[in-house]
Amino acid sequence: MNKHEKMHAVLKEKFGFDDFRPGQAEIISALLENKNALGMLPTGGGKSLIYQMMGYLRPGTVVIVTPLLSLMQDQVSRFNYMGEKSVIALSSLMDAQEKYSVLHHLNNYRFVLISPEMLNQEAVLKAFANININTFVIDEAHTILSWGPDFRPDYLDLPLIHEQLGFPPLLLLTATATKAMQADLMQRFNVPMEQWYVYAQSVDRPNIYLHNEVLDTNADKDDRLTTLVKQIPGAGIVYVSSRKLANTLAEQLKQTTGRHVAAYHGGLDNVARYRLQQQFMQNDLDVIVATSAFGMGIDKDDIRFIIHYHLSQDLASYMQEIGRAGRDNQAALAVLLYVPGDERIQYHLLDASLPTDTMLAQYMDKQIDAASIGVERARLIDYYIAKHLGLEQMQSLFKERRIVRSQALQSMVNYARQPEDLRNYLLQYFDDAPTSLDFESVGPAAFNLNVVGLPAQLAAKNSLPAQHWPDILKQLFK
DNA sequence: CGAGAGTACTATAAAGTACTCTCGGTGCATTATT
Repeated sequence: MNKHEKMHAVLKEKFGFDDFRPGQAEIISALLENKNALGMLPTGGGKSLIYQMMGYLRPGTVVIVTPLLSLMQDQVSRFNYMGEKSVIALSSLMDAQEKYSVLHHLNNYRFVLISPEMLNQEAVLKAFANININTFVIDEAHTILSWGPDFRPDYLDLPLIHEQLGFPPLLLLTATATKAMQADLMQRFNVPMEQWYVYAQSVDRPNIYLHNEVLDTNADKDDRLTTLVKQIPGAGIVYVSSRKLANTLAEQLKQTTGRHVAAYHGGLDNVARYRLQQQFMQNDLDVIVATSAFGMGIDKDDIRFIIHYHLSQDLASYMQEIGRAGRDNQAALAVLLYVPGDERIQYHLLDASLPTDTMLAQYMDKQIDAASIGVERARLIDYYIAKHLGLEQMQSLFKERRIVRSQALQSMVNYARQPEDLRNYLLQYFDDAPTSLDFESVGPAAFNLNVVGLPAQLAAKNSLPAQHWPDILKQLFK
């Protein structure tokens, strides 16, 4: 049996599929040729099947680095559902004894899920260095760039960890990365460029209609939001940048629209978060008003609309967030509501997450303690101290980071001010091939109103040519 | 930076003004206490 016959046999036997989805076979094939791979596939594009397949195509343990404990749990459940028992999530939820036992029998597992923080512990890393690693997978690999420098620094150590594990075959997976981000990711790993295989699908999601609106005041924005949530049927997410506002808006929308609305943010305990996700999945909730905490791992394919009440921190995040809509390939809406000045909250958040020069100097001089500069900031500084960075190096590092993030935010603001041609703007930002394919040009059938589930009073206009869509939406938005 | 809540002031009293204060995202892991 040659390589491709074997791949198809495993696909059929373990997953029950006859054909691969775009990119899957190419990436698996490259990994089997001992290349390292970067796979950029849209959310729901079947990324996890790639590393699942690898577990059955060659010996050794597939190690999957995952950013969230909840994602690990989901994966374990999914593995168990398909009858795979040789899988474990190694996390802080495990007690010390159990952890010890797992680390001493790592070879027994076909799949191990782990966070970068856990993997970066000395004893843990040693245990992994002693086993045969089938593939070293980094899921949501863009987090190396977005979270590494100022939020979860252990992400920055993944290239070093990869080296300490003896350069096992590497697989980076993400749904959203510009060309520059892809290059940045690959260059961080100590691997010759010719050993990389890149499969990057377009970030374009033609079934998601993009619409931006600039409003004068917050009151106008509230009105708009209410109208939209009232009128667009189906499940949706409203993104905001503050927990408090998420609570307030959820309450308001519940009363003004009569729909089932709830708030979701990092301030909720795990039980509440889990419950909300389940209710949303089962359509017991229509709309979630959320901060950026909501999204990763939300595996609901019929989300019809994403409304941004605030800006995302950059366009990559924005793409991630709107990309959660319309995974069933039915038409969906992404609406960005912008009041000039909205960016200030994002500027503040990025500013507040990084230590100032004085803070840095005083903390390193031990003139102030962790509590007075904030424990999060202190941990970040401690990380860089452990890497033997001096004061000035850190100051310039954070300065650079401020600049990079400000520029990324500025692109988000520029986008928010665009009245039209949004798709091409985004695609150009991602260095994607510009396309004429748009909501308007896909043809009416794809966006049949009944399929979209838009309001009944518009259903009569079902037969309108699709070019009239913007007008219809304008009316809807009045 | 600025929105929104809270407070003080004015002085027929009430409601308006001006001021101060507080708060604003994403999560891993771990430790020492009630």
